Amino acid sequence: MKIASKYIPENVEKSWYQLWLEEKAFSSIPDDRDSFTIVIPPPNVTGVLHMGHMLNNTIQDILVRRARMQGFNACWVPGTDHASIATEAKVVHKLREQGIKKSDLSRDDFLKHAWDWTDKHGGIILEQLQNIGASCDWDRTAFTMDKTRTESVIKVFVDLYNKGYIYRGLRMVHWDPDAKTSVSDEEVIHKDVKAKLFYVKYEIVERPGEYITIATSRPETIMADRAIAINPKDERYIDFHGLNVRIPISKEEIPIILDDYVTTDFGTGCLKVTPAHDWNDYAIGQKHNLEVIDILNADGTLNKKGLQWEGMNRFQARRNIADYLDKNGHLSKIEIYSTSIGTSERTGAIIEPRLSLQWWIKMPELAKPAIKAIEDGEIRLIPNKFKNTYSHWMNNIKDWCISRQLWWGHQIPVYFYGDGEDDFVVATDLNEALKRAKEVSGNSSLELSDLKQDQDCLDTWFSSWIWPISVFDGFNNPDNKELSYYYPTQDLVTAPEILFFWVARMVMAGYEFTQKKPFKNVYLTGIVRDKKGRKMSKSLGNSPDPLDLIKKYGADGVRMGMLLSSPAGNDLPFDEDLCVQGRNFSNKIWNALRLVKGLEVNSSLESGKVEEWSMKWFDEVLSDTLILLENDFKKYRLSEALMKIYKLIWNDFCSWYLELIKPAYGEPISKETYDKSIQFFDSLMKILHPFMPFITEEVWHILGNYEKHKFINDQVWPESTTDSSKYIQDFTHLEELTIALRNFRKEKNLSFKEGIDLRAKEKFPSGISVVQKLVNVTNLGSDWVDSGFSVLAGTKEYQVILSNADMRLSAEEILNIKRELEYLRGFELSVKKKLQNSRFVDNAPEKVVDIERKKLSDTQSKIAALESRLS
RNA sequence: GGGCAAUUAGCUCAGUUGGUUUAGAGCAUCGCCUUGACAGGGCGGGGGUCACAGGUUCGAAUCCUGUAUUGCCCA
Repeated sequence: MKIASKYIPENVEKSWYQLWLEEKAFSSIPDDRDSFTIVIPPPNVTGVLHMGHMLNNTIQDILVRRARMQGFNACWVPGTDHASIATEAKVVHKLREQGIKKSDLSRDDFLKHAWDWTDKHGGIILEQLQNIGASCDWDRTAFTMDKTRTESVIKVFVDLYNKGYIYRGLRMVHWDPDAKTSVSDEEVIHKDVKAKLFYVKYEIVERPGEYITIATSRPETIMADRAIAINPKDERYIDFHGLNVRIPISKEEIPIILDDYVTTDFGTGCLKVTPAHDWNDYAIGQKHNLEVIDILNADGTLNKKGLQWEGMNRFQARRNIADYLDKNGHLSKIEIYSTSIGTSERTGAIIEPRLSLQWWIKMPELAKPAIKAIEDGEIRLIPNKFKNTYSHWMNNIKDWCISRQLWWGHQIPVYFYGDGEDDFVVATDLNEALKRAKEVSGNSSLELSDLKQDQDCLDTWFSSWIWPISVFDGFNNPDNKELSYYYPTQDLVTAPEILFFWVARMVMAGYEFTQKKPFKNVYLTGIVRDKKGRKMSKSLGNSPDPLDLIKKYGADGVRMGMLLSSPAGNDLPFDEDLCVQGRNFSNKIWNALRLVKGLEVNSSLESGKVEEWSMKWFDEVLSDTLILLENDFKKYRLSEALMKIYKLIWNDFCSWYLELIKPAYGEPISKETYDKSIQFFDSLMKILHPFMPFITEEVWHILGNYEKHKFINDQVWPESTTDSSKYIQDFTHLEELTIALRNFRKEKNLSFKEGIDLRAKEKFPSGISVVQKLVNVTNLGSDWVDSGFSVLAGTKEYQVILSNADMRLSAEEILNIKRELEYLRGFELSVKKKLQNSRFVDNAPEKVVDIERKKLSDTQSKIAALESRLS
């Protein structure tokens, strides 16, 4: 059989994935096996694959593929979300390029454009996931705005409203002036910045010519000031209690008020109070009954209350008004100080506090079972350290603002039948709404056209928080067969950034709507960073395109590269070199395959001693690794599991096992050894398969000559066949002796072809034939002679007899031996001291003392051996 | 400002209730090798005061206290 000398992933990956699709290799339908379910964290429908997705989905794929091999009915549900703000922003931008303003369009027209956009760009990311090998059940692909999911969202809203969890309220919200919508607390990113602090003088009305100076970072809101606040205890200002000041720009008079909130050591200790434009000022305003004057439009420009600055954006107005104040002698100085500002997670715009009427969900009640679930370990967070963060957030949870002033999303199912603020009903559709409206209003002549649906739509997370339930249609058909089979799901794999946004809310939704947890384990991945430690992002341009990497190294190579350095919860400093390692590994496997498949089998041949020994040894190593892997998987230590498999294949299998069973050039191999080797190789491919699905499929097929439509992922995960470690233990010494003899060859410049005459001081270890083969020992003897070269392997001494060799040690060798002796004597002394210490011998466990005794005797025999070499 | 975590070889990380040599792995590095599966390779080396300073203990990378640095979360 001819096999290409280099492994070229491109040639095999595409065709295997195609075949998997055709054969529906990943489809799942409920049966009598146990289920293993993962729902994908839905990426944005118009998004493209980045390194974060690559990592996240590779991990999910590993878990799913392994579960499949363990006999579970594994189901990985793919899908996308509609990304309200991001998608709407993209559509608005595109329309603007065509000269169309959103405000010129009707809601329906706009939505048509949005759907066109979604249909055109949507779903690309799912196809890209196929390139990385994701084994999703594609027939189950869901979208947060498809029919089933939309109906679910509306039902959930109505249900929560009826239960009293949803209310409408006037509150200060985070306003994104670019997207012209409110955003939730979690969507605000705080950034530390250097900002200007303006010191502005206000004239005292009662004492013309006398001024009080306040410090503010926002002079542009000055016309909305309703008071100047000072701390009642601040002695500097006791004189001003009860007086009024004049706003420098409008000449309006406002009072000086007293409030403990004001800190005396920031700025001047005087605070201008602008209830409409600051959270704290709003609170002070409420307390002191101050008017709320809003000077900003939705887009962040000043409205007509902004006097001559009307229409100017807030940053320009800030500079302008500062200049104006300066020119008129009201600005005493400008200071630079450090502060933090909120920016929008979606658009990056600086967030404005804004008072508005929004829809809210009361969270504290919903949070209770979700807090308990994590605390009791009912749901596991991996790594555990996130438990604290989670609990802390959940115990201080705030109400969730779920309305967005956008069109792209689920329109809020609230229908107004009158002009009053409370003249509304909540219903799943218009007809239902009319019925309810008639009842509530007592007005039976109401018609459909009298109803006006709330224009806002719901936060995207309001559809994702029910995702594990809605993908199985659990709201339209509660208790359906699929839901009861696949739900609760098994694992969730996501980034810690969305622990609150999404994970916590799914837990709450799970308990609220199904009385069950939505998943058992949450694996939180790290963030993919570049070499400089920066987060990979499109805006920085520091993220490689995963598809380019796949072209260069193969999907398997990139998967391995990512996995090698990403323990749960740790950031992943990504380096392309990691993929090189993955690619090289593929090539190594490929060449091992070439060797094995190139062997000539002779069925009348018996296996030799070395082969017998090697097979037993490798059987133990493999069994041992399988047990260790079990533990790694249980703890989700995927990097470590992969590293163990890597070393098992490269070191144990290729470097030792294959070298041992490899017949001399041109010689055949026994059938028994050949079959056993194929069987080992087969097992190795199976345990590697979840990590590197493509090459393992290919190699496995070639090894076993399997039919095309039979897949490795449907095979049974190998089990350990022995718990003995006899050969593993023997191997340790054989390895030491092999290395010692290889070094000896090197020192004496002895070519491999020249056989070695080896003598043992005591007796040769079992399996010595292994060493014979690896270092070409042609004669084993037991007579200890004076003229042999001493070779130390571990604590045991051997001799090599060389005829006509110069027996004298070189100066370098002497130096090395002396150095070694010095170290060993020091070590001997420290162990001796330990053993002479009665407190150690009396207190330490016997086992530990025994170990120390063995250390001492081992060291002493080494010293003796080295000393004999010198003499 | 409050809370949480981390700091081990050049890099990325293990080190599982304190006890297996004076701490391990992979990559990188250095030497030698155009050997018949593989130079995307083989063989063999070198490399660490476990951030720092104290303390507990017969014994500390591991436990405690403090300091420094970094990261994350919250306001």
